[in-house]
Amino acid sequence: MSVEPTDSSAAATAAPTDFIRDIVAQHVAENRYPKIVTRFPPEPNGYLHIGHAKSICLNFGIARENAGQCNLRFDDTNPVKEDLEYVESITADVKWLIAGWADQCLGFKPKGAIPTVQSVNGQSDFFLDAVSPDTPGAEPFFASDYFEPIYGYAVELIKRGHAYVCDLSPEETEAYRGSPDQPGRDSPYRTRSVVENLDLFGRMRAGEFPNGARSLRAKIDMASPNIWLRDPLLYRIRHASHHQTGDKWCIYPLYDFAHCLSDYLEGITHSICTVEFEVHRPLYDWILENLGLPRPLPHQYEFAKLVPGYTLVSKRKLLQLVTEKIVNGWDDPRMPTLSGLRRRGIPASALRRFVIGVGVTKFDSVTDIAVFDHAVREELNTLAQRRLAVLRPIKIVLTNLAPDEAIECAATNDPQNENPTTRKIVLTRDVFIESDDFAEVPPPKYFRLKPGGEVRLKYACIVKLDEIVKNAAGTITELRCTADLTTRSGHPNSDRKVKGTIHWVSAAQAIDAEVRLYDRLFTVAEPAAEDDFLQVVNPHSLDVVTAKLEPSLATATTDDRFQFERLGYFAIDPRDSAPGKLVFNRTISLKDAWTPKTPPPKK
RNA sequence: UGCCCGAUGGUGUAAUGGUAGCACGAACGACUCUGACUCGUUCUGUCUAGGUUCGACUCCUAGUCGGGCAGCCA
Repeated sequence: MSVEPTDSSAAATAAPTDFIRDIVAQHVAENRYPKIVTRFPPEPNGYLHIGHAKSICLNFGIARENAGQCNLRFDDTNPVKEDLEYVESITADVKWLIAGWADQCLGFKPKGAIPTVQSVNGQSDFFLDAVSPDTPGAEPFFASDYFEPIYGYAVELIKRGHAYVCDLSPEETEAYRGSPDQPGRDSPYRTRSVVENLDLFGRMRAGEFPNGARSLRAKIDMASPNIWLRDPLLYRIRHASHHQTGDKWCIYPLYDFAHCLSDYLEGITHSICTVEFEVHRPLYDWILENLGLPRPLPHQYEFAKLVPGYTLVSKRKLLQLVTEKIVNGWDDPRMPTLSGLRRRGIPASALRRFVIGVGVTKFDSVTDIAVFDHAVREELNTLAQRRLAVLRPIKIVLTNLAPDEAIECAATNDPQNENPTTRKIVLTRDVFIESDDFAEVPPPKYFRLKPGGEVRLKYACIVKLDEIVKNAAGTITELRCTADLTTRSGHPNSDRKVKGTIHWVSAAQAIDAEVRLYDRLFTVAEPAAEDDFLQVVNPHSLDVVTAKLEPSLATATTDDRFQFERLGYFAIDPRDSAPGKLVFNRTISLKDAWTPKTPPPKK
């Protein structure tokens, strides 16, 4: 069984529409670009989370719907915050999320390739084309690959009188910037000559000045109501080693300067980002428009980020959960990181179904986590093989079976399929059932096992509870029942109805496994709104039990997805499970529509 | 306070001047060898006030509320 089949789900294949796709569709209709090219541009300073999944699915989705391309590009312009560990995890997470869906759109570049000079309309121009990730040695794009051309563009801006070297300290720069309702003041260095700017900028690159001593700034308008147009910094001095370029550079471009140019160099047509960058868009356009570039310019479009309920989508806070050991690493199955969700057993297709389903707008919202749960269940319902497992066992003895008797039963693997397959399971005298499925004093409308009552053991037969056996301390040690073998599947009375059907495993054949039961990490829908989100961490987000499993589960692999019937969906923990020492994660429970009015009595 | 953006049921979204629809959720019911799935019924909405128009969720004006922006972060 494969976990990642080609996407057959309607929700995931139906072409979504939203305001950004509408714009793209119009551009396609106008033939504005030879090909639609988007990009996913993470900074390698943390792990990808469920919020990024929306951006990935939007960018790759637009590419695949338009026979276009989407480049994975690391926005690595700040060496002091970034790390190779993150470029590796991010690359793996992106590949996992789009596998079987948009791999054909993923743009990589040849190993070590940098933009090359080409001629466009007689004008010299830099460009770096993508290759398939399958190309030997192919790797993601890096903004750091463009440091040389970006430096060249800075020089060009200086020559055009649009940028200058400023000697103001960081503190002075801030003071000169003014405030939202107060215009800024011109830097005293604003009027330096082109010659002097060129000289100083060259010496910045040569390493003549310490960190913060000078910066390169765009010359725009210190009185602009948009803060980002008040002579924004383009380059800062940073004597720091970079994870990609080593010690080659001691000046690094800032996001605003590097991003639009990176987009241009890769031939991006639609640069899609979240709404906090909206106020930067005029600067994005200004830089590109003031360079006299020969090819069509990319444009930026913004959408609201995804914030699911009961989860945090802040790299900083997620990092805090990791460093303070609230969770066990970035890939803890309770984490909303892609690696955590993957480890928990969430199929990439379910994540896609979810993020595509919530749509794309500019409205800040919190998405009900039930929508996510529903997407996961819907996907897993068709993907998962059914198995029997008992999480919290209580023993029953079928008194009319001989101790060595073993009755073979056929259990359905995939009832969701048109032609389901079956496997053999064995009914023996001693059987484990779920302790929740027995009540000595049953609440109203309790369908399960109760004194004198009957219940069906799924795939086997109906049993009747005759006697409750307790030890001296009053604890129930076993339930003695009679099995009505004429009600076995395929036997004369198999269609006899009882109200309840429960799951079970043969005590003689059961294998033990550690099963980790997860609950939401936070107790409130909006943990980010709390003064201290650590105060609303759910103390019961993890519950570990030793479960009894049917023996076929002994050979489960990390790619398998199971539904333990009546309990939920489970998958092997890829990190901690080993043959002979199985560890399962509960990906998600089954929906529970019963919810008794009174809690079941403690046994 | 300056600029930018936004506002449709409990939640997320559609309707692009012409019947306010879909999904999640909730409630009830049917089915059931999974109290799941599936199916059926029901529930709840255009932020406010003006204006334009035969007609406004849609366009205009003002207001209210919410989000974003003053890192040499991205």
